[in-house]
Amino acid sequence: MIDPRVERSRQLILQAALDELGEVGYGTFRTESVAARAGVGKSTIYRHWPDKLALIADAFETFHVQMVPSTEELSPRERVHSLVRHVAEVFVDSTFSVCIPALIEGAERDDRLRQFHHKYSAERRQGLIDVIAEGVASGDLSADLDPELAALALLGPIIYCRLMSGEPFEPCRANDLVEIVLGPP
Amino acid sequence: MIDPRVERSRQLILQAALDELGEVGYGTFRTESVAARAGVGKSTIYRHWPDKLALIADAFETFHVQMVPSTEELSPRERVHSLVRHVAEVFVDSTFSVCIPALIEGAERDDRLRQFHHKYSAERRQGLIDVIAEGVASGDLSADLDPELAALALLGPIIYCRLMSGEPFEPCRANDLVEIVLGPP
DNA sequence: TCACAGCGATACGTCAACGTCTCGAAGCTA
DNA sequence: TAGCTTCGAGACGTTGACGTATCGCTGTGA
Repeated sequence: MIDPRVERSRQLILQAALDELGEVGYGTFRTESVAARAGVGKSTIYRHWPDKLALIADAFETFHVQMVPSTEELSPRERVHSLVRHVAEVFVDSTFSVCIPALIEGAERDDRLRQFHHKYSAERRQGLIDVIAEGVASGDLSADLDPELAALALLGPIIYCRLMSGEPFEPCRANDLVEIVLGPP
Repeated sequence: MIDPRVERSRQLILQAALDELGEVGYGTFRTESVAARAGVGKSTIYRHWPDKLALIADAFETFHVQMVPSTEELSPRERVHSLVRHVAEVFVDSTFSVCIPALIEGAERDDRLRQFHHKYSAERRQGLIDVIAEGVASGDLSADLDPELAALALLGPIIYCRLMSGEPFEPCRANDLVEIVLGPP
């Protein structure tokens, strides 16, 4: 029915686009490099995407699916710790982490990427806010805690380290960070 | 002795370069736009800087001088609050704030900018770390506090909001944030 | 006042990336 | 196997920005 060649080259190209984004960023992203990485003709790329930007946006969207963290049956405090640690680990050296600067960069320049970026970062943040709010509601966490502010204080350092200090936030510090923000158990 | 025309055009160009960086970012920075903004011939720019990147780096360095916050005779907790609030205010809409994405972007792409960026963000962070460490040493702040981690938890949210959520961190929330991180007074 | 250094404007050559197009080869479905 | 689709390769025209060079004008300092 459907020619498998189409899907095959699509996947190769999307993966190569992510690699390119991670390696050279948004500003220096070249369609021809993507073609070379994918072992594909440039024309094949333009056969599937109208232009460079559509490919970049598509690559981010395709990748994003893999970013959903799962939390099991733990205490609120443990769930927070698990989430924060997971995010910190992702930021050490995943494909996603490597592309973050490119995404931020692209979001500053293009509306579609900006909407995508803000929407998904809000979604991920909300997951953490909800867990904290539940902990506050159940009395497991201090009633004084503003869940949104606490979530910022937990996620902020990870972003800060990645973008401002050059060194990723060490996942092993997640526990201490959670303790500072949520207060001692 | 020295022709005042040189210094005058230098200042005009540096200011225009910052404006350009803030408005279009690093990737789309055009020397010709800078010339137009400054009301200056493009040749005048190349008379003073060897290339585009030297101008960008120079603009950042020149600007940076204005970023030193002053802290007076306050309690450690008040000094932390004052510093955090100051940073948050700067990030709402200063020239500097507007240029942050361009700086991050540039740092990913160019070594000179990267060193500049990491060096100065480390310096600013260290100022906060020192204040917290003093507070811990003097017993005004909890002995359990890791000053470096606390500083990250205070600065991180400001960067996070600016780069991930699209909305700047509201300076009026600085107080609540300090309370979460340092613990209640 | 006068020689000159710095200036703005602008034309110019260069280059890199974009996106289009063509073509023969190879893979796919029926 | 036959006909059609997709493919890789790469030539091509176009655009946009870089950085250079030229030139007459004007402000500067002696």
